[in-house]
Amino acid sequence: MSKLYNPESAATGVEHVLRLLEGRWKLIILFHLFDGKIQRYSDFEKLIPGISQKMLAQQLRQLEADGIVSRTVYPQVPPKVEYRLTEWGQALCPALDAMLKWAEKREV
Amino acid sequence: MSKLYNPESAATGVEHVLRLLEGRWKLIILFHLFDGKIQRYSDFEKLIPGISQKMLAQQLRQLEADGIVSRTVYPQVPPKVEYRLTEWGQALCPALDAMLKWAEKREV
DNA sequence: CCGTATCCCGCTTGATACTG
DNA sequence: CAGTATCAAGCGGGATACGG
Repeated sequence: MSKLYNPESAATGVEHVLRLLEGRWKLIILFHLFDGKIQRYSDFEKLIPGISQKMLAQQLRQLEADGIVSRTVYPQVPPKVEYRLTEWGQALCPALDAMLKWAEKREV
Repeated sequence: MSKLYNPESAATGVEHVLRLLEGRWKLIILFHLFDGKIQRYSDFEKLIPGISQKMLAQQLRQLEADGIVSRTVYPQVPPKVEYRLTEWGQALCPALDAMLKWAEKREV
């Protein structure tokens, strides 16, 4: 028995998950973690000009709470915190890559 | 000479394009146009419970203005309007598909 | 270095009513 | 059928200052 593709239920099911990516900066943040890259808080501040500390912290917290990004704290002075994609977050890379390719087509 | 992948410039370049997809309902709408599907205004109202007429019209107008969705009006009574993806919009399908697959992994 | 705590504004969203 | 008009509200987001 083949599994039929039901766009309606798929869209309503995917709806909840898509909301995890909503937010002014989340996809931008994820692009900087693309491909297994690891970033520190201060790295993001340099990589994403225009983002406020509040928004950076908030979006990172939400991504962490949603299981997309993991946060590693090194108990030392000065503090050091690293962010990377979780396993599930890594699974987003094909989508990120596809969006990147799509974006490039705009220029043409 | 190989073309080096520069994540920083890529992210800042892609940033503008990503904003075209922002909005509470846009991705949901696009999922219902996935794969060349054609929908009428009233179809969306049925397919997306909870969306208001205002938001539906607004998001469709923005997607149209951004060249992602095309709108075809049939001059007849009662009116008939069809929405479909533009050529560039179709190029989003791999990304939509990748997001769909990503969303499904959540269940597991 | 890595954040929190406030304050505040405005845009996005929503509800409702109306129209060609 | 396929929208617009209008009004109101809430929260996302920005600026600034402060803390472990």
